[in-house]
Amino acid sequence: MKDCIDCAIRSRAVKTLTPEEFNIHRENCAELELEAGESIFKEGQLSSHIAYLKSGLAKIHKKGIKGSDQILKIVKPSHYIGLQSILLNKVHQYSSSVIEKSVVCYVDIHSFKDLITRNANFANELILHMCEDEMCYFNRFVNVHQKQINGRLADSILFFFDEIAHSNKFVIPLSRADIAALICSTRESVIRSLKDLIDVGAIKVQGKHFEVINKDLLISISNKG
Amino acid sequence: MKDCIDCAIRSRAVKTLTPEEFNIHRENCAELELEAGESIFKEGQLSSHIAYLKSGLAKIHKKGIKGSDQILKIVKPSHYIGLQSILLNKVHQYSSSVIEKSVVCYVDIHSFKDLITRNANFANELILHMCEDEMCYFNRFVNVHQKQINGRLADSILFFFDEIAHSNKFVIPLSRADIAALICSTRESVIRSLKDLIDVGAIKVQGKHFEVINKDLLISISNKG
DNA sequence: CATATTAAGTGACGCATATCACATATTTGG
DNA sequence: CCAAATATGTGATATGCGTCACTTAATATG
Repeated sequence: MKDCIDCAIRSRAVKTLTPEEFNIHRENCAELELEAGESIFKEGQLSSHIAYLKSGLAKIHKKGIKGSDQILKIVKPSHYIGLQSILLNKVHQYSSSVIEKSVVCYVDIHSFKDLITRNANFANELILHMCEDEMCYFNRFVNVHQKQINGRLADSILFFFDEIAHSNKFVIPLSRADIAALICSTRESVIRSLKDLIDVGAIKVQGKHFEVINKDLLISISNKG
Repeated sequence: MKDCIDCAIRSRAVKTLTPEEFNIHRENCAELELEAGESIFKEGQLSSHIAYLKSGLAKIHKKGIKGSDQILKIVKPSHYIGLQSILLNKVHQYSSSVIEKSVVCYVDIHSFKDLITRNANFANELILHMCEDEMCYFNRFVNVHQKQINGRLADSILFFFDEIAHSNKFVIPLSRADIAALICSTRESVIRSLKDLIDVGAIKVQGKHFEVINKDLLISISNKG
C-alpha cells in the first residue's frame, strides 16, 4: 500500500520537492511489488513511466549482437531507473528487472518532466545522481577491459559487500550466468574463477551465499587485476 | 576573443538562459584556444571549473590498473566536459585533452551550479544530454564486449563518418595507439585490423586520412562483430 | 514426494588477440 | 637540413578464457 508521505526511502531528489509538488508526484505514480526475476520494463517497449526502486535490487541489462544479455548496472534502492524515457525517443533502449523481491514505483513521464522544469533543486539532485552514475560507468569500463577475470569477479563481490550488504556474509541474488553477464564473461569461467578465489582463501561460497573471509586479499586481487 | 552573445555554437542548455543569466554565465567563464594534445584537465587535479568545448574535438580518458590509458569518450563541440566537478569530491576523476585544435571555455563551478538551481530549463537540457550520454555508454559497453576487433574498429570509423565528419573522406586525429585506447585493443592489433578492412575493400587509409569506400560493408562488419 | 527442468561444475580443446622484438617510416626540434 | 624521437608495421609466439559436450546437483512443479 502506497504511503509516499511516510516513505523512509525517498530519493534525495524527491526530498527537494515542495509539499505541493510532492502531492503532484504522489498522485502520478503507481506502486508495485515485484518478485525476483520480474521485469520492470523491456527494451523496445514504449516508455510512459520512469521507475523508482523503492526497495529491493534491480539490474539494467541489454542484449548484444551475440544475442546474450549483459548486465550494465545493479540498481540499489532509492534510485530512478529508465530516466532515458524523458528523451524524445519513446522506446526503452534497455531492459530492467528485479533480482530480488522489490517495490517499484512507476512515475508518469509528463509529471516527472514537469517536476524537473518547475523545481530546479529536484533537477539538480538528478544531475548529481547522473554524475555519480557516469563515474561508475567509466570505472567499470576501464576495469572490465584492463582486469583479468579474477580481478573483475573480486570487484563484483566487493561491490555486494560494501554497497549492498555491508556485511561479510551475504547473498548475491544472481545465477552464475548472471554474474557472468555482470563481469563480461561466461558462466563456466565464473565458476572456475570462484574456485580460484575460494582456493586462495579469499571467500567461501555455498550456492548464492557468499562469505568474505579475507577482504584484504580480495581487494588485492581486485587491485592487481 | 570571447564573443558569447554571437556564439553560433551555444549549447542547447545555454540557449535556455534568460539574458540576465546569460550575462552571469558569460562573466564567469574564460575562453582558451588549445592545440592538439593539450590537456583540458587532468585526473587528480582539483576541479574548479567545468569545461565547455566550443569547437574542435576532445577525448575523455583514464588510466587503468595496467597503467595504460583508455579513451572513454570522444567529445564533440557544444558539449560540457567534466560535469562531475559539481559533485562533492573536489578532484577530477578522469582526464580530458583536445585531439585537434580546439576552443574551450572554462566555467566557474559555483556560477554553473547557481545556473542549475535557478534555471530549471537549463538543468533540464543538461539532464537530456546526460541521458543521451548514458545510452552511448551502455551501447559501447555492450559492443566492446561482444564484438571482435574488426567490428569494434568498424564502429569507430562509422562514428567519425556519421557524427564528426559527415563525409566519406575524413581525418581521424588519433594515433594508432589512441585508436587502440578507444576500442579496447593494442596498436598492433589495430594495424592488423585496419589491414583487414582495407583488404576487403571497406576503407582506404593513408596515415590519419581515412576514406570509406563501402559503407554498407563497414556497417555489415560492425553489425556482425 | 517424484519427476522434469534448470543450474552448476568439469575436462578438453580452440582461438582471437596480446605480447615481444625488431625493422622501417614519419615527425619533430634544434 | 639532419639527427633524434616517435609512430607504424611485421612476424613469431604466448595466453587467458571462451566453447563444447558432458555429468552432477539443485530447484521447481504437479
